Amino acid sequence: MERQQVIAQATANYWREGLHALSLNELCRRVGTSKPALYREFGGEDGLMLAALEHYRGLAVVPLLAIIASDEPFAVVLERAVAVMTSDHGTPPGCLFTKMRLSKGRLGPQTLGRLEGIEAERIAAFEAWYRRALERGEADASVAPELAAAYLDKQFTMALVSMALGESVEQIRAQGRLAMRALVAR
Amino acid sequence: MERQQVIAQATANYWREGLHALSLNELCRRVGTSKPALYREFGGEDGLMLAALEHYRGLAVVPLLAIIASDEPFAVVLERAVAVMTSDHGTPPGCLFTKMRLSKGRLGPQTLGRLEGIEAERIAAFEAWYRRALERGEADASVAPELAAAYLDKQFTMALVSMALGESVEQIRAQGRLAMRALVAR
DNA sequence: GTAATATCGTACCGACCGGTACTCACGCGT
DNA sequence: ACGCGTGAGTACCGGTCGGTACGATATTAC
Repeated sequence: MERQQVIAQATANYWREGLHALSLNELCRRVGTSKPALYREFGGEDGLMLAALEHYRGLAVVPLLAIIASDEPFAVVLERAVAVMTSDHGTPPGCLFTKMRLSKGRLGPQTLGRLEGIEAERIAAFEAWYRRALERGEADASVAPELAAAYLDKQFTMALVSMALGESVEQIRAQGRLAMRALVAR
Repeated sequence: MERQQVIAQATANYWREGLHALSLNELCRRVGTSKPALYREFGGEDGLMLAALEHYRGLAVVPLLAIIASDEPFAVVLERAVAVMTSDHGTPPGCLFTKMRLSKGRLGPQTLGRLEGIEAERIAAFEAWYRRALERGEADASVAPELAAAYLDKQFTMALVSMALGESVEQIRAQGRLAMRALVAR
């Protein structure tokens, strides 16, 4: 079993079942590797979760950041971001990153550190996006970019949590549109 | 150890630490009761969580519903609800109800059933509140009451999750106000 | 006083946890 | 053919889990 395959399998399992619903033993069983092999390769549960998080970042976080980086109008990109997050990509519903954020207390130090790095990266991207929208007059100038960034982060997170809880896509999108009302220029 | 004390202690512990951070063994240790006693009284983990949820409902959910039921202007009540949820009551930050909702998959059948009952009760209260606001012209008529109710529920939930994650109260309130912009009449 | 009964927690059950010592099969240099 | 280093997994470690059998103790009935 190759390292990349193990990471991909582990990521998919964590994503689908949740981080703490899966013991290391059970994960080894599913991935088809042995526990000592996993320890040699990743150094333990923390290392494996770190690898899974990094893998997930490439799968889901980076694409979102790419959408955010678009030069199209703010409202258009907003709508697209919501649509993409609530659409089915053949992956498990919800978001591994979000699951991790909601259980920070139980992550290993490496995973936690990387998680916070990715959070910062996300917030920074949201903030830059909002600043660009402000310059173009497409966003509400009475909302500070820092606040807008945190707000966007939170609303997207909520949408993904709702996806994981199995709510209706249309319901989630409608709520997303409501939440975004606060930010577009009027 | 009296039943009510055990319930109160269990509720506080679940609230503070999270439902699944605490094993039944550990909980017995902290509450100062024996495991067989707990089984005799509650029938197991599910029964105990059910009792804790019911207790919590009286502590936190019912008071929120009382605020919601006020006849004061929509925007005033809205602001008060956000303020109350983000203020310190000497209780642990966050919300046991919310914690349960985010880990429905790992609850026993009794707890799950009651949880969904309370969810429905909450949503119904939000919807009734919004309908009253609509009648008075204080809320945005372009938003269907069902949607508004689900949205309010979600935004309040998010605020409580943020509280549990230790974010700044001011930050959370500012974001709450942003979210509420979508609903007030303009 | 004593026997029957109700009550309560000790001490145990098998399963599984995260983590690792150690065996053993294999490939290579000689 | 053989000794040897290496890398991979079996099989174990102590501990904890959720759950309960059963013995010790308190209470009641007579």
